[in-house]
Amino acid sequence: MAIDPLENYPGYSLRRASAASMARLARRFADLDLRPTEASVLMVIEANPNITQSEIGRMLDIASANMAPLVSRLVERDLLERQPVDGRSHGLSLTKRGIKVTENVKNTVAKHEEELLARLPSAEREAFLSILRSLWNEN
Amino acid sequence: MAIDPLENYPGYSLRRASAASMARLARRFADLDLRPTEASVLMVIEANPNITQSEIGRMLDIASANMAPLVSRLVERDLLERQPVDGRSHGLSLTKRGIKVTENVKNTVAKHEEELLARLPSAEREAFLSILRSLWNEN
DNA sequence: TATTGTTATACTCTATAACTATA
DNA sequence: TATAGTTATAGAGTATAACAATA
Repeated sequence: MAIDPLENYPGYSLRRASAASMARLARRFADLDLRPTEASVLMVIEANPNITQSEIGRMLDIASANMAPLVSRLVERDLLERQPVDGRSHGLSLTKRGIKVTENVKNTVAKHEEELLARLPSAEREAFLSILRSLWNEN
Repeated sequence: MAIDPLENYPGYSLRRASAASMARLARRFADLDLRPTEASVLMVIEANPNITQSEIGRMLDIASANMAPLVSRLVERDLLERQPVDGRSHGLSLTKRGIKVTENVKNTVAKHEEELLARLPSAEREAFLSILRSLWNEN
């Protein structure tokens, strides 16, 4: 058998674990015709009614140039609506359809995360999570 | 401040941690004019001279359709060469230039992984790594 | 001047389908 | 029949540059 020179690198393991997890999540969201990024935006808006595009972008680390078409698609699908807050910003909130869809999104995410948590030995769960979070914010 | 409804989800933390790590690695590889995926292929070939494209693909989880142009670019850049092993497969090995570049790749990866390891509390390091590895292989 | 939002564009990685040639 | 490799194509996420309107 061939040698995998990468399997002991934490960075590589991180990438593969993330890719595997995201692939499973994308499969789950396919039923809702949503991509993981769109689903995450819906959840943020539900938790923060009237939040603006740029605030969401900062929170989720999505560039404003990429937020524009993403939000437009969700508005076109009648999941979101825009309300002007000042001359240049719009507050985003869920439509009735958006509220229903976001309920499904949350259930889907909950199932996904449960499955993931079940794979973490309970003794190391908290340590694992806090390490992951500490790996976000470094440049 | 706005509420981030995702920050306590392990799957989301995994994604953000991986994205942050990959962004830093890509920045490091830019000097070598290589992308992370190309660099990983070079390392696999160095560890397994004469390995075939399909074996690399299975190891790194890269579809054969995507291996083709990736390997072709590396051959064109005189980093790899192909030697026929049978009528349909080619064994891949590093050229002289490829050997030199791969030395740089390994140094770059080593720096990157050191930086990452430094962020892991040494007591939890092993547990963290084994959890990540266990998250690869599930469907 | 800085910020919000937008358009256009390109790159990286991934995914699928269809095909040739070989085992 | 199954496998190796290729081509074409599309989707998803990300990145930069340039711009208009507003604060």
